[in-house]
Amino acid sequence: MEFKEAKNKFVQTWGALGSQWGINKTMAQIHALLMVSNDAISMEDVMDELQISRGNASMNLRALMDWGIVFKEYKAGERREYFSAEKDLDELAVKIAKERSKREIKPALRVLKEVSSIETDHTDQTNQFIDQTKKLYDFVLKADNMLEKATEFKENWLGKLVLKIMK
Amino acid sequence: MEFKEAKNKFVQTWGALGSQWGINKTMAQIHALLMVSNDAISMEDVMDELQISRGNASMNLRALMDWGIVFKEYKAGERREYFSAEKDLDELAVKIAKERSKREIKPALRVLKEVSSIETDHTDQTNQFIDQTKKLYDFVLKADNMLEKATEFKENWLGKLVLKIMK
DNA sequence: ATAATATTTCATTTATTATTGAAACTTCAA
DNA sequence: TTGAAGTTTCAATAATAAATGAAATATTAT
Repeated sequence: MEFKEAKNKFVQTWGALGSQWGINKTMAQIHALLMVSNDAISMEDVMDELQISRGNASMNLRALMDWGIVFKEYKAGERREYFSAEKDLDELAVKIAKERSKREIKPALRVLKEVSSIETDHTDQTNQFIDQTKKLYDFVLKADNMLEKATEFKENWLGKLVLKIMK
Repeated sequence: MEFKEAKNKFVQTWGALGSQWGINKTMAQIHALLMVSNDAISMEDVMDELQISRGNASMNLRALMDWGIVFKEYKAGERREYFSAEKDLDELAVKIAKERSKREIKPALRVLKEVSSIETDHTDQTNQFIDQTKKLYDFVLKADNMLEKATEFKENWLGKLVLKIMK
């Protein structure tokens, strides 16, 4: 397998993975493309490599920038805009986690809190409902906090120790 | 807000969350419904509560059982099948993590390994590609392992300590 | 065996989501 | 200020994914 084939395979795979995780396919593919590119590339390049329309490229590049994992770059003397990706994987993971937390988990938490706070009418089904949604609230909150804490955690000695033990 | 409204809100929210995470909406809704039900409910009940067709209910219940987070129950003297959900949230998280790992992460890892192993032709772009995909492989592998280790981790003293420190 | 009840399957339909492409907009140089 | 080069927007269309429903299959009681 040579470079071009490998690159294509990588872009396809990363795209498929993205679409399974709530990020759309093209967005993930563009990101993949940028991740393995030496230097910033233009919208034209993206359209060309992925065989997609101008509008599609524009919208998904914008979305990636909104997520904070792709950046615009300006080249001196060039009108055209270039794009590059966050390549530090820890940084990338943190940004994705934060964004998903904000967009999905936080709103869900609000609902969980709300529905678990209804007045009980002392029937079994209501009690069970309140109990289970409270547990869910606690669980999701904890999971969400862990994601947030992941950065600091990775930098302290205890974290390093634990990671080592966990292999 | 009374029970019925709260329950509906919960089911809708959980369903929306599911669909953002690669689990289809109905599947997540059925799971939500079962999670807050006192005891096992029949397919008929599910169809009725969620206003969905028999086929849809059947297929998604099957999918939930394949994931190992919903179980069939038989009631003495009844021909009809009843269903109940895994309610222990730690257990649920582990099962979901394992399933997603198997279905999505492991295949992606295989591809990452493959494409990062191409022969270099000593050009910058190829070197950069190999370097970045290798890093990705390591990173994804580590993340995948952490998920796998989560269970054992939660049960040992060090894990408990760390969790406590992390609040 | 037969009929009654329950479940599964899958071709078709419906709903959802992503993509296109052309017009509108922006920016800058001449 | 005009126009060339580049980007964004969004209504229309295409592609994808999910849901339906009826026929086929399975299960059990009589």
